[in-house]
Amino acid sequence: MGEVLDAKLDGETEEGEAKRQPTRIQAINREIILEAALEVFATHGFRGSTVDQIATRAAMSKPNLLYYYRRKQDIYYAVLQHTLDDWLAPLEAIDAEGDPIEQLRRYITLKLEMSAENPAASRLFANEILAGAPVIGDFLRSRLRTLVHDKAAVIRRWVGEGRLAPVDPVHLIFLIWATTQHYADFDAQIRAVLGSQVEQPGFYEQAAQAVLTIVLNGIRPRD
Amino acid sequence: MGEVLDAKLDGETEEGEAKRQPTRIQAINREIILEAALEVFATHGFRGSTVDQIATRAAMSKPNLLYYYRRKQDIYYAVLQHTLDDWLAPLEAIDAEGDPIEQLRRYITLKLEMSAENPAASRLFANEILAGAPVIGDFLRSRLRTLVHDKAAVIRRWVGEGRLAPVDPVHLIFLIWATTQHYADFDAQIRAVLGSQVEQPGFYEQAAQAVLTIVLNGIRPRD
DNA sequence: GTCCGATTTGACCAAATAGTCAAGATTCCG
DNA sequence: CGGAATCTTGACTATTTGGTCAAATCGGAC
Repeated sequence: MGEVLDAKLDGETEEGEAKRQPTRIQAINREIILEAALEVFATHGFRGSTVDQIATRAAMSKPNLLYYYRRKQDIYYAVLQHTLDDWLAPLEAIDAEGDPIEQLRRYITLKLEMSAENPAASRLFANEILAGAPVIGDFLRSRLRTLVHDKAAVIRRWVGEGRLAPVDPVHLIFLIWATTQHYADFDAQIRAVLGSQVEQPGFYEQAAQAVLTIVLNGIRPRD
Repeated sequence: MGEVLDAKLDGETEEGEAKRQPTRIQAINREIILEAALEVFATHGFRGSTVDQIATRAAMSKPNLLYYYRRKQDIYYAVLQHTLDDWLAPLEAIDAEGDPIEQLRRYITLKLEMSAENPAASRLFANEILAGAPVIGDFLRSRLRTLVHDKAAVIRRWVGEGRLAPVDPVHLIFLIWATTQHYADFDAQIRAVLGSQVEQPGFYEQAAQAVLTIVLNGIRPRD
């Protein structure tokens, strides 16, 4: 393992063999499988998950599931692929020409919303990275790395212009990742500590409020 | 300290059967096993780890390892047990009578030091919680919950006295957990983004500096 | 309806894995 | 040293798991 994902996934296009148009049933079942697999991989990681678990969750026999994705690895790649781009979008959206505090408020808010709406995706990455990022390692070292350095440069400029308190931009980005993904990744812990409170409407707004208050005050330039 | 996990672990004491004094070899080998198991469980989680992996890492045959811990579960319990108390100590050490900013600076610093010194322990918990905290769930719902609520009350008082900016204490605690554990749990990602920079002396001090700056400024009362 | 490719699955296999056991090796203590 | 208790391991078993296959069923274009 440890490849750029693109190559593997749509890997049947090669070799002159005309790729068949996917049928309606294929589209539906692949979607069902990816959804089930996301949930399973997000909870137990690649090695801790079984094809049977995924098949059961997808309400499908194991051979049928393997008809759509021939190997456990293929499912894993597909799920990661399916989720990766979305994950970067908010960071990409930071606009160097915008107002620093406003841009970062927006970034944090978007990340928190993603954690709330798709916690499984966050946990999927968390598991992959805990395992040492064997599959997305190359992706992290190339695309993510470039993106982070680009946006860090933007933030560094803002700091230089006195529009943000002096702070290391990369560590600021890490801090934002940490705080926003925490609500998805450590959901079980948060539920253990807060109980039913987590279910109450407005819980996520309250969390967002707290994170935004602390982080934005933390980087607002002091007079 | 007595914890929830006790019951399962040293379960042979009961039944009048006198527990033998552990021999020197036992003490050494159990230590070796726990160290190896921590590393393996921290990387792949309980389900993703194999007894063989642990045995290999402990430079020991599998049956020999199973002579010391009869089941995979037993090793897992023992490793968690071995690490749990340490993990709570810093939060417990927050002193209601101290200076708020100073107490929180100390708490953050201690947590960051623990992440740097024993990242595997942090990842072990991360894996356990991602899996839904099947083993330490009761612990989280009892001891951790109580402790968090106690310390949240302390922080709430500080806020009430105007010694901290108005912020939800529980979310502040979560934010501190998130940011401090991030450097251990997401080490692979951080290395991917920063490369060899992570190895340079002073990297952790720099991280600590950034986190402390942002968080402490974020909660310092505004005039 | 008919037919052909697409879909589904029961039965199966080989490898991996948790755990057992009895016999041999080592350590400890007098 | 000598013997008992402790420790170690090769060989083994039962179960789980990833993956295959051929045969049965289904769906849709004509």
